[in-house]
Amino acid sequence: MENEVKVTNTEGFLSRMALNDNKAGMEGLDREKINKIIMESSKGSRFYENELKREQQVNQRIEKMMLQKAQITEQQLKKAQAQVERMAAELEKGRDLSRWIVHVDMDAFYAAVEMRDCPELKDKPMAVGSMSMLTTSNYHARKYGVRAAMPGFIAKKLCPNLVIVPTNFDKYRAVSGEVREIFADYDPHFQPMSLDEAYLDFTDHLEQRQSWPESSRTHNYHANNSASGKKETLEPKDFSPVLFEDSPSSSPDSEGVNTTGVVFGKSVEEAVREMRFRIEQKTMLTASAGIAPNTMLAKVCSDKNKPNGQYRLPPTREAVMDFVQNLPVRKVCGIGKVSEKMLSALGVSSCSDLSQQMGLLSLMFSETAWHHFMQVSLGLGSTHIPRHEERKSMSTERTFKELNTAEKQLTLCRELCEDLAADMKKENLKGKTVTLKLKNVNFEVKSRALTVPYAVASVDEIFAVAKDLLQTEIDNESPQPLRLRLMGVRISAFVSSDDKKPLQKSILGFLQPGNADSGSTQGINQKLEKENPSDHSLFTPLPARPPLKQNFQRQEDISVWNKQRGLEESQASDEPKKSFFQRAHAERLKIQAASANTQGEGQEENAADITSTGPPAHKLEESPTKAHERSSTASDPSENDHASPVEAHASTSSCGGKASESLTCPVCFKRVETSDLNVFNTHIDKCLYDSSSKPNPCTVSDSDSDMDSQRNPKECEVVDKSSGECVIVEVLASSRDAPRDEQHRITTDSNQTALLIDSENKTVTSQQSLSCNDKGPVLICPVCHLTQDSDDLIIFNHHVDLCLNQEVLRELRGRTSSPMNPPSVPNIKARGRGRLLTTQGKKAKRRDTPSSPPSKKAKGVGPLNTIDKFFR
DNA sequence: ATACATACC
DNA sequence: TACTGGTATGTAT
Repeated sequence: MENEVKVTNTEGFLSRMALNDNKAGMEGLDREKINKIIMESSKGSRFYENELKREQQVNQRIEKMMLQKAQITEQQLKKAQAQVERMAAELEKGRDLSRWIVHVDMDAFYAAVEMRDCPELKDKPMAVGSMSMLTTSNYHARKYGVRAAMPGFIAKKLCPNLVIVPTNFDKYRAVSGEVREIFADYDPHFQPMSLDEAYLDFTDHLEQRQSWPESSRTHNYHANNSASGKKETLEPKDFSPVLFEDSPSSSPDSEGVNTTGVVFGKSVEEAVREMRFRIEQKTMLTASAGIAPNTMLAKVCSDKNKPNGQYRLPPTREAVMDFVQNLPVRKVCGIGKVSEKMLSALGVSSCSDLSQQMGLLSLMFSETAWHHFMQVSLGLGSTHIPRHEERKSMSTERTFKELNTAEKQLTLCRELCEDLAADMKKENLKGKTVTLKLKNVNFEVKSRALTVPYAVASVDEIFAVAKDLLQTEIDNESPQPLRLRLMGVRISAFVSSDDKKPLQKSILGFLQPGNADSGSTQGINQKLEKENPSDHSLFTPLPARPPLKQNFQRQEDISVWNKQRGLEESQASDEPKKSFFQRAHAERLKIQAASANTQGEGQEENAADITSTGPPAHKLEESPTKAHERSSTASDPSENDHASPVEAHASTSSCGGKASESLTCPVCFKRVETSDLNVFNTHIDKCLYDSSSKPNPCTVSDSDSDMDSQRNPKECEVVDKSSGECVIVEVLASSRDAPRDEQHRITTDSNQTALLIDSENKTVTSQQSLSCNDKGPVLICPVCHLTQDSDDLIIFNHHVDLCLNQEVLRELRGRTSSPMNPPSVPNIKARGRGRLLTTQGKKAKRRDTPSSPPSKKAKGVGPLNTIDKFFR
């Protein structure tokens, strides 16, 4: 029975290792032979063993899926089928064929650039990358089965004459910039997907183009440069308008068209051809393009006539459906190796199979997955080019020869943090979640994450967290050492890209008088809400989470704080669920706490009782979350360096055009009847004037010193161009990196753990803040450290809030306007990236109400806008 | 929130 | 000798 699965391995090879001939330029290869070489090169390696393991995992998933399938009754299937059909009908109603979406893709980009710049490479099979990994290969090399993502040493076995050229990203970036300038002429809002690829919406351009004179559609030849002998040589006749359907103007040349000019027509195809022509003239590189009514189809189309070709799919339902029928599912963006295999096990390999099996698929796959399948089977996709979204994470990782001492690992970890911090700085980012990624010498990948209550950005801050995560892993493994081949550090959960005060938006949100949502910005509010759902409780007197998170530097602080406020059961339960962070520092914490907290724990319980018996009234009932702050997108430096950042500016008092009439003072909690921020600030100043507070002492101390830095051998390849052969040279990167290393050594041993120490001190103080004497509790503010006169907890909390907020309020006073972006449509991603998959374990809940669409869950993350429409 | 897997370039 | 690096997202827990 379980053998059924293995049938999917075509020739007995691991499907995940075998040649992927899905891409252009790989037709008619001797797959058998190529796979044999690949296998022979890999067999027995740790990499191979790991691939084997993963393959088996996938097979198990498939087996499970098959078991599930076997239990589906005829009736269930019928019912599912019916629902799928209803949904298809709904989706059909939303079909939009009115846009001209174009996907442009440079041909073998990196390789083409290198060939352009080194003519000797032109006739040779070559690839860009290293002996370890190739990023691109030229078409000549593809005939041997050499392709991107293949290690160079295997490629060499497939094609001993292969020339491997090291990557030169700066060059590719520069060329990419040139190409993007041309893209912008056709769609200023085009979306780059990588250096060599972009989606464009030609619709508007075409509308204008209809009234353009010939001169505007004429483009000159520059050099006789035809970058490569591809099939469409760019002769003037190839671009003659008469060759194309709706280009009426075969009219006499007018308006100064010089002899070497090429006139392009008014049709989409002509416009796209023109764009490609201009790209080639400007860069001596060719591009391919797909023209279709949506992004999903355009992407597939751009591959159809690659290289140096284009394909237009007519915007009719019939043409689309025909096109989709014969499309292998693997060609669709978002359906990768694993999905392909799983679908294949269900007898689905083309999109027509997809539509036929939709009922079954809806029972076997997750909602997200089968909705995507459904759309694909109907030829639906995103009909607009989504604005590039803000980045969600930033990371850096490195592969190296085995590292197996804690010292070296920690050193490397710090280096990664340095790199990451530098990158973060470039984009002015701060994030709350730090993730450490480890891959051992057996290629097993592990990730460990920790979210801290404040946003971090500096080397020391990031390293403080990453080091902890790493140390925990080292400790867990000991006495065995971790044997690593890769380490990476990632930051996510960004607070805001142009505003480093983590809770600025919450402050601003607070200042907005509560209620009245202007419809146009609802999505943004929802987004913020999702990002930081508890921010609106910021100034809520009691009980509440600590108001200003950046003033709490460790989770322990939060715990203590919550205990004081009698919340230990709900939020602060640090006992049952200790984080890595907490565990790792428990020891140190205990030592410090023991000396400072000799009275024992009784007081804390006591305090909790006090607070919980007398919950104070909330002065702020509804907490406005009107922080209309979305940072401008500085976006990915490499991919979007051209993108013009949107300036973030708007006034606190204007929200979607609506002006506020009054603001609530965060100090006295009274309404101030003004919408003038200056007036309001004056009021706050006055309120603050009386309150006593002093700066929070910040102890900086040193602990873990840096260890010996060590050089990782790096390899690089050098092409010996005179011989045309690739000479691989191993080079130690020591000379290049040495100075930087010295620097780093100096900086590391100073105060990398300042943050932790500081926060521990604060923790200790916090624990002191509720002490008892004979008369009852004495309240000490954990921020200003002053004993409070009153024993009224409401007043005490009020005071603490005040202390915590001083800094931000001071900051606020310096501002007359607050950051806020123009309302933007909260949009849906068109990208088909990693998603889908997974048979759904529990499918019972759906299907209850067959005709009504699965209510929420679509929540805007649906891959394609049509889904959004459907669930509206 | 965390861990892991899939996907894309 | 040698199998990447960066980002996003989906699923399970």
